[in-house]
Amino acid sequence: MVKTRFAPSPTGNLHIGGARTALFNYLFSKHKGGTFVLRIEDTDIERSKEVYVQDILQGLGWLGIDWDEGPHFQKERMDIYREHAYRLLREGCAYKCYCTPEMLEEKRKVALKEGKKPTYDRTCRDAHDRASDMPHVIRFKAPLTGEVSFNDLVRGTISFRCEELDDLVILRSDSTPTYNFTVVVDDALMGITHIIRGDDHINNTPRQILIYRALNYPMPEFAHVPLIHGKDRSRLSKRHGATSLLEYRNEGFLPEALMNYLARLGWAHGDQEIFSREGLIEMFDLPNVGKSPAIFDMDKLLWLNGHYIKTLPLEDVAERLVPFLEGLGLAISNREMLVPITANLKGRARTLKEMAQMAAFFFLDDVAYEEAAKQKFLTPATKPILENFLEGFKGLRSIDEDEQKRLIENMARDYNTKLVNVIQPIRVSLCGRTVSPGIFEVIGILGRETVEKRLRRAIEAIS
RNA sequence: GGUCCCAUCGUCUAGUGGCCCAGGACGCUGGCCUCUCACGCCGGAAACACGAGUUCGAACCUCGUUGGGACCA
Repeated sequence: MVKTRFAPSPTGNLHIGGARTALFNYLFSKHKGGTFVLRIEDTDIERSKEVYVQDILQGLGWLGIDWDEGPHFQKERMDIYREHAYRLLREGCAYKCYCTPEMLEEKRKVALKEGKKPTYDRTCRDAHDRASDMPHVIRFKAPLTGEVSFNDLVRGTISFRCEELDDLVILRSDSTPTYNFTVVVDDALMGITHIIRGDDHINNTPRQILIYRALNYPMPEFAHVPLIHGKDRSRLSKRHGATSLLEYRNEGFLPEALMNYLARLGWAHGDQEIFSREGLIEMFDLPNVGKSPAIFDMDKLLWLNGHYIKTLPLEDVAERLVPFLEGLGLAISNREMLVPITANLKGRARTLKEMAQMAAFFFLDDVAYEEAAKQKFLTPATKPILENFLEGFKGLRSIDEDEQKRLIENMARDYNTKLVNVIQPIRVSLCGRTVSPGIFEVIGILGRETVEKRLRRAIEAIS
């Protein structure tokens, strides 16, 4: 039975990179019919914040990555880590180290000066007075020679020489456990079979393997996926605007689009670009994950988001649009208009936020005219066009597209001009700007009364 | 600096020795459609980092170089 986990530290928001790691774990476990665990690694009391925990939980929930088990909190498991540390001590796999920070700093300087590596010199490793109650840390006793290697599911065999590894601290002098120790204890106890994480952890892996062995717990599989990079090719961080996932939600992205994008970033299944959640679960597997870091590309995300806006059920998109309209302070007087408006705008907007902005004029009878549009199309010269149109419009038997079109075509003929010259003044009158959906559709949605009202207002605005 | 990892169009990638003088997608660009703007459709430019080697044959295998990244300090 496959079991994966996502184990973020609540020291920051859940950003794109973390979300992708979570997604890969989620997809892999579902693909294999296994379970997915969420664990919050909040042992760093200083930097861990409840708001970040909430951000992570909400972000995952919004994306639609739900966990089968957890969230577990490491803070609540401190005793377990201590027990394990003392067990290693008892069994001779660890030792108490009484070196003070000052001593260590001194040794580091000396080593550096002599051109040696600044690793711990193992002074206390073979000392005998282990009963002392003086302040001490507990260090893991790493093998002095040999090699640690593992088969990474995305990279293949990776090996490290033990000479490179030093005796890392597993329990600090204040009795708090360190990162490399807690992960191993938790992953082992929770029965995690596949550890899928960012490749910034590759260097931690050999130490962790050694701890697994010392603890005599079954070894999981490892898969290190490349990090997502910013445009400057360095790891995505705050200065790239690596903000919360929820930020994407607020900007009007759809979780379907983001999931699709994240999955395709560093993973592919032939030439296919569009994947539903179900499709991803069916197709996703580790061997297809790329080895090199990927750069986040907003343009492609926008394109995908536009694709989902176009293809998701209209009613659904309309429903999701509402909060964005409200966000603009618009009173949605007529909910009947929502679906037709969505149908109109879905081909033009790439985000829900954009769509709301484009839709604003539908809800505002006293729509503001863009200055340039007004200068050009609401002038004494176009006034008669608007007056004639209003007159003709009132006499229309119905306002379906054919009727409207006939009226405007006749006018264009009378004025001996092109359709566009008749339409633009009308468009500005109704929408306040020169860009909008097709004018016949706009009129159809607005309805007789509103159209007449807005035309009159525009005519007045000229004089 | 040490260790480890990576390397196909600007970007995401397909490609696992002959199907590739390299395919798809975003972006860019020319055109069509058209009441504006989009959508859509048709077309175009654009890449195997470099050098050796293995082989009848290399984007694919090996070595080196260069470049990039991560971690540690």
